[in-house]
Amino acid sequence: MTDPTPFEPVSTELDFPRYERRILDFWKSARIFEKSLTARDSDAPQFVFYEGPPTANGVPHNGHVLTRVMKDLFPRYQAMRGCRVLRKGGWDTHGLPVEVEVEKELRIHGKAAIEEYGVEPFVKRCIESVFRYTSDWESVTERLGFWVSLDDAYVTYHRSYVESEWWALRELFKKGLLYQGHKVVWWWAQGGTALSAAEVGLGYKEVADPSVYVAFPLLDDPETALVIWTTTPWTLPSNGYAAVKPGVDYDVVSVGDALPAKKGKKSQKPQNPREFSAKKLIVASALREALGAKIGRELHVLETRKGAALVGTRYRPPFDYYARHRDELRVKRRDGSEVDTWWRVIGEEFVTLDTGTGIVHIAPAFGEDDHSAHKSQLAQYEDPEEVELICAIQPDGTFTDIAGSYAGRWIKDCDKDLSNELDSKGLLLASELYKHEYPFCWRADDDPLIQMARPAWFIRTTALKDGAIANNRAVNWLPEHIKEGRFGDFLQNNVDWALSRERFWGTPLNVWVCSADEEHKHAPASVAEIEELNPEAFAHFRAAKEKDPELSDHLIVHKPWIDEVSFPCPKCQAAMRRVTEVIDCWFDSGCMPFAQWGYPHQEGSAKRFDDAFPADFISEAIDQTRGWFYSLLMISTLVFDEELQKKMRLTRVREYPLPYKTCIVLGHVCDKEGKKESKSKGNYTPPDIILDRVRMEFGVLDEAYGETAKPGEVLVGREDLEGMDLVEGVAVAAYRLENSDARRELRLRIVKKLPRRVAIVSKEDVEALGLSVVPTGLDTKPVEVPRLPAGERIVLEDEKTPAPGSDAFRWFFYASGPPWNNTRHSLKNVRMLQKDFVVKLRNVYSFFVIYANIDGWRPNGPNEAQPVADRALLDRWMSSELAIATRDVRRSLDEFLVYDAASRLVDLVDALSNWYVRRSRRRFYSDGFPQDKCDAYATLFDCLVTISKLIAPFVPFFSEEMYQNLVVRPKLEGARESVHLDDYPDVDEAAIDAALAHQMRAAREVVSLGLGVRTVNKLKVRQPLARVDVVFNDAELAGGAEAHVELIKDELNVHEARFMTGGHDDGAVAFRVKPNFRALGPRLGKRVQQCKKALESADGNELYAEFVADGAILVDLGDEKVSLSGEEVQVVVEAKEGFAAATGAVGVVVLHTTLTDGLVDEGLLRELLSRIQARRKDLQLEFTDRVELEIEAGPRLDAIAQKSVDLIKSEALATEIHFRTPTFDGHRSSSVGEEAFSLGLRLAVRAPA
RNA sequence: GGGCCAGUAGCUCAGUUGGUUAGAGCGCACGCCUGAUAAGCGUGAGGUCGGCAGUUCAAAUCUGCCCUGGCCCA
Repeated sequence: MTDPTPFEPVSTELDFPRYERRILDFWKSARIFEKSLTARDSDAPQFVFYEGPPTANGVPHNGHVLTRVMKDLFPRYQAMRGCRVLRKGGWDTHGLPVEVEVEKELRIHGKAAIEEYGVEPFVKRCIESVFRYTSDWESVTERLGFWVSLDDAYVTYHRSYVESEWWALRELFKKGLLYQGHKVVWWWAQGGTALSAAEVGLGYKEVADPSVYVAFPLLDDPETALVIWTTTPWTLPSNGYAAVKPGVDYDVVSVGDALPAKKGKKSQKPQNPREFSAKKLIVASALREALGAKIGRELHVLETRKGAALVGTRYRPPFDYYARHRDELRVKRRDGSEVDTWWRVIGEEFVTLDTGTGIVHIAPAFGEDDHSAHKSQLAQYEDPEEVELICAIQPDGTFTDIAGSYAGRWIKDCDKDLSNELDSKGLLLASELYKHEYPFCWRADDDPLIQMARPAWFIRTTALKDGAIANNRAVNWLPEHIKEGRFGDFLQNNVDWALSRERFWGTPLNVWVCSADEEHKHAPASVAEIEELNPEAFAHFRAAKEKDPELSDHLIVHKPWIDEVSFPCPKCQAAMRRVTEVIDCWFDSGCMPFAQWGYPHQEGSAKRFDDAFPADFISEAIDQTRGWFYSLLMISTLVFDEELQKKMRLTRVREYPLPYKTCIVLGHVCDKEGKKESKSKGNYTPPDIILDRVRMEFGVLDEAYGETAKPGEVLVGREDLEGMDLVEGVAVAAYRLENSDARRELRLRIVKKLPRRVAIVSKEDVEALGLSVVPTGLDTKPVEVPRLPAGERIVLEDEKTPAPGSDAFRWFFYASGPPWNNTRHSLKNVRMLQKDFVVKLRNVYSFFVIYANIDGWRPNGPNEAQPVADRALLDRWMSSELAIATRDVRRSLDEFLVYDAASRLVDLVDALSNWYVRRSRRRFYSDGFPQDKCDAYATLFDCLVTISKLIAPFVPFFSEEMYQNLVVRPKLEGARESVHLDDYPDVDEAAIDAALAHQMRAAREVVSLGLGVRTVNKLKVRQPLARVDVVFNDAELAGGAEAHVELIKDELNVHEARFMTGGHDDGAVAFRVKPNFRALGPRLGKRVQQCKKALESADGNELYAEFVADGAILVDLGDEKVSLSGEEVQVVVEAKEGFAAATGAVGVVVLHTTLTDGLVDEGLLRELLSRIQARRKDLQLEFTDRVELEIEAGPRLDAIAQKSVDLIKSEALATEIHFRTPTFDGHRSSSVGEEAFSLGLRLAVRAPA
């Protein structure tokens, strides 16, 4: 037995989340994703996608949705195109953010506190923390339809992953690319730890620091001194150089008399009483006057020199703790020359003339510029390692023993004494308090951070800079400007990668150092390798495991256990100890191309890696430029050089680029004002609002700004209301999240100033729902709301409008603009785009299903269509549009241009809905199966089936719904179990008819212009007119239009349509000749404007006549006559004023508006039919119900109706028409124009259900 | 402070190598249609193309400076 209807009816309710859940169930139970992984033969081409691992220690937000949606699109597309596509998931699990999160939980902070708490339990907590939100991630991932294998996801803390990294590091170690140096970090001295940039950003506050102007006397001329300015006197004992800007002028000045005290400042201290040891000072010319004012002296210029001329000058440092010991220290440069190691002037471009003196005190151990200046000096030396850094400060923030009386004292406490000492030596020129922003520890906000050089391990990335740049050049960056812009720039300015971190939860650096000789180092690449050197190396971990069997096996390669691992030095047999550091977690993620397979240690990993390297495509947000995009590219460049590729027997020596061919750089998701979504501001739309239900949770208030809520009312801020896409006065359901049964209906009211995520609720409603008020009141931050006690939170939900769902969310990101632009995200915007595409498509789909079911039409049934070439023009046009769109969408997706592809699909659906279906509707209304109807069904059906496949990568849910109903249900030939196992549509080249597309566009414009004429002249479309004349600019179009004459007549409701070009002149049109600037500009230059004026002032019709006669136009430019060829001018027709006509790009459309009696009669009949149909609708009749009619009208209308009984019967599905005074229930009296009439209508025969 | 990106209609965005009436969709107004009907169609109003200078016969488009927002880095 066959189904009663060919297709499942399409629900009229738009509840996408509900339908999508059904599809999710289907995918799950039928294991469609798993099948998609094995659907292609093993010799099919592979499309390689790398998952950039997210850190799962927070709930996913809209930015993550964007990334996942983009990552899903191309694998789906490529799989349908016939590729094998692996989709291995991954998790990023290490790093400072994880440790910070755990520190917060434990309410501890700093290295010492962690050690006190115990590294072992701390690390265990880190593991826990990392997967706390995994289920949130998994459910969002699934809900979005992001297909990725989470079961065998790679995890960066896993042993095999870590061992892969060790292997890579060992390769670098062997190549001499791993070395020890110093890195300047923001250092929290009290806590003994470095802070991440994000943490530093949290702790800025304004403070007043001592700022001092200090003289550095020249060694060879102590009467003359350089003047420097600093706000950190405590760094002066560690001074190494003085830096000038080579290109700017410096003045040598003599110090004159004290300046007179400024007027109006009575309490001014006597002008600088200090004695200066120097009589002459050196200062940047631009800052000389400012310096004079600061030190209160007249300064007379003696000479002026370029900064470059000062370079090399030696000076006496302000404190001689080091100079005392190392006065004679000199160092050899690579160019053979010798130079003083310290206390000389160097040239640096970073020196600015904004503040200070234009001469910068450089303490290489403190400050990043300082350190890099030092490094560029080192780079010139034969043996840079020989030079020991000057640093008078210990990691705990106190002076070292070398600093005499300051030894052991907290640096900031010494600022004053240091200044005094300088003053007494005559070196302090001025001092004052200086207000500026300075970072403090965000947890202990009395502790200032200091910039300090710490010992660190580096990767010598600069050695392979050229390789990295070559790799980058070969990458297909989207948008392109990243290549030479942000990323290329970063690579050009590449500095060595500071790899190590003095932390606990990370991949341990696999360098072991010999206890007998520091020069002996060893970098084992695996646990097994270490055990070969010492079978008992991991005894400590094994014992711990025995004690606690729950202990994760992966922790064998982690702190603190790994720090116990020792083995004999391969060179001298003394015991080796591991260095204490862990490594930057960006190194983790950058190793994923090979580490995800455990390469090269794991069995089978060689083939897997070889197969899937490099990636065809990756995509992450723009902030990954210096993160993952960099670490992936740099590590591959460093590790996989040609030699290693050969050694590891990769099947072919890779060409550029490595390790990804295309990278889509995503913009950020912003709120509707274009501001970045942030948790603390609360200006984000939680993904659930789009995916699941339109609801938000609020902290409960009882009163604010003197506003209280009446019972049945709830007060919220404007932004929250807009966030739910609601307007004031609407009722929402209010309930508690954990007790959603107890509900109240509350009306929304806006309180403008109310912050986000708090709501004012009346006493009665608070009681009824068992709520209590948040004690923090208006200070409740959005980010705190979910953490409030259950009773202090209320959910407001718009139950009437279902959420847009997953397809809509996905579509929003594909269709709202190119993915590299920032998107303005909101529920409203998502709904807008949904309506524009999926809902429109669904309407067409629904239209088709309704009629196919009425007629019992089946795609594989008996009512066969003709070949496309023989079908009606409209069908051929639509088939052509479909083929063109298929071609364009494929092309765009092949080039990773999502937005282009999405825009193309929008156009296609628009063409199908707003033109094909609109024009074809009547063809489906006819009885039986005339050939034309069969053709129409087949055309529409083909379009829908093809579209269901075209849209599969974009909106996988709705695509599946259509496919299941249109393809699977009727058991169409070639049907697969799921659209996602089917092939992406091929381009039907034969169907493409470019000329037809062009003509149809013109025809549509003609119609549009004609309707415009009707509107302007207040001529209803219902009123037939005698004729339309279309004067085309282009003769070819005029010829082509004949094919569309019926369409144009019908749309414009005219009896006749005439198409003509140029020569025609019935008085309604005029000609205008315009210069073709593109052609004339280069030839005439300036005179093109004169030419324009000449053509404007001439009579267009005469010019045209001249053009027709001579094929050219002679223009008088005053001094000269110029002949313009057909190429150089453009002739257009325009409507003359006073005619019912409109001008457009195709030409002019003229309507003949004279109404004859016959035309008026026709109009009346159409009017009557319209009223009858309106009655049918009022009575909510089915499309196929038959009715009985009663009509009573004045003589004219009566005559018309009598004459058209058959027409009325067929149009209105009437079985009988009674011309009598209506008697049926609900009959109406009305009038059309001047014709009064009464109408009765009742159901005669109910259509079969 | 430096680098990169963006700024076009009320909103979301197009706008080809500079070429002369700056486009689309949504929203709005008016109207149409009524057998896709909590749909569909048409017309219209709305823009000193962020600002100021410059190059050019011609600038939304090229150059410089500035303003606003975003990101990265100091």
